[in-house]
Amino acid sequence: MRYDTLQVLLWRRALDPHVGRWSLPGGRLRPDEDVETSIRRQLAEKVDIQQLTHVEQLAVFSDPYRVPGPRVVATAFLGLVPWDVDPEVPEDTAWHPVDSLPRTAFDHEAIVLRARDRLRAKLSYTNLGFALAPREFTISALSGLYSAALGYRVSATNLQRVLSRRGLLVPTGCTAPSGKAGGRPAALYSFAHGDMQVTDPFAVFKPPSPKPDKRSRTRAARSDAVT
Amino acid sequence: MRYDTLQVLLWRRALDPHVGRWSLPGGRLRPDEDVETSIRRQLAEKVDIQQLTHVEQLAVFSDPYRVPGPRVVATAFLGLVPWDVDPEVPEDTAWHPVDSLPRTAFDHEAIVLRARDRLRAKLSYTNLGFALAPREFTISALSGLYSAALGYRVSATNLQRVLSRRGLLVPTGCTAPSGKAGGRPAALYSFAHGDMQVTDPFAVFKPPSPKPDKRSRTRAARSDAVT
DNA sequence: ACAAAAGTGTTTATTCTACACCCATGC
DNA sequence: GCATGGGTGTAGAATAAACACTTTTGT
Repeated sequence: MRYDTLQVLLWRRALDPHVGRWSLPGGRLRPDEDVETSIRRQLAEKVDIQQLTHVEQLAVFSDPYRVPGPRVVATAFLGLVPWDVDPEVPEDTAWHPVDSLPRTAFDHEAIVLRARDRLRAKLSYTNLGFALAPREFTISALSGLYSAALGYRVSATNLQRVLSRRGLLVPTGCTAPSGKAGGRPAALYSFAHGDMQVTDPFAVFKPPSPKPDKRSRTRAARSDAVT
Repeated sequence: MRYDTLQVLLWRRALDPHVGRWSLPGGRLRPDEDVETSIRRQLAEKVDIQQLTHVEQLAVFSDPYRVPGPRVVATAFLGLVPWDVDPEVPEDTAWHPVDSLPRTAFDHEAIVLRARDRLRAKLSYTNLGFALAPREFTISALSGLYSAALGYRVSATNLQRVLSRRGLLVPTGCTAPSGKAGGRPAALYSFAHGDMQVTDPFAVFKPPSPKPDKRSRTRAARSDAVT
């Protein structure tokens, strides 16, 4: 994901089924690793990405005819890197805007779109923004980031308030230099946590609030739930 | 799921790895079916459940040592039946409360707990209650159902209002007879839809609301997203 | 008439949006 | 000083929790 639009890293297939089309990085599961270990290994090997800030299971794609030949069951993942990192990627890979994908191999377009939708949903009720943001950022940069990811404008004013109220933003005390056109220098913030947490656990039917010990259970509940 | 507590259908293993322990129904994926077709077939074959009102992927469990011997990758599902159906189940299967499971085989307890948490979360921001409720029901019965599923009391008064405001409840016009102790007869309701829909799409950062055509995208977005 | 259960009205609290206004900087 | 962007104050809307009150039944 980079700049002003959600992007996905694809690589151009050199082998015969669907030569030349773009496909998601991945590969076979080894007998001694679980699926998450596997996808992290695949990414580290095939494309140079160590900066993964978030990885989560998306869904299993298992249509018998999703690839030519014997059926292959795929476990799809959503993996995120901060928008400001531009990892060295091999020759045959490139970032593509998820809203205008090139010709993809197999069912990979459907997978990408599922991942996009999952990301957009989670941005609204988790702190998942941390995975896309640099370590330090201005509110307006963050607003641009959310706007790009969600596909519609998110007001910096309200973003600040909502994320602050939820205790997700920590002011660093520093400020960014103002641009050449002037303007007040922007304060720099970081996200308070580096792992995903659910910030809006229950839309309705909240468990009885007085008890403070219930809160942890609540949090755990949706966090698992919405995997 | 039955009566006043969430229940899960387990069957007692007759074969050697973990003989006598309780395990989730399931089995091998055939080469000509996808995972959802497979789980529906397994359930139809092994235990007599045709009344599944909702089925969704939960997660892949793939730890190399989750079962003895060669590694088996499992795709876990959440499947729901209305609380008022009591399907004919074979001798070696039984319903167990999810909050006090018997000794389970392999990692099946973890799977059940994940499913429970997913269900609880989705009850709060989707219409998933339809999958647990009978075709017609009173508000207080529904309240009992939500209370049992969520594990804490849900007020019938507010449940009525929230679900009505969201357009999920349809009054049937009929009323249920009042109990022997008297009391006003309760009105009967049904759920408006028989498929899962997200009713509280975005917690924050709502897309610009005026445009009516955006709503469908919004809805689709989270519905996919939170699968 | 009275108890019991269902349903409605009303108040309050919380949370987000919208928009006006103030602040700090470069030119 | 003034344009430019950043930040805050405040009012309004929406939603839901809590609780009192009314309605409809059986005995």
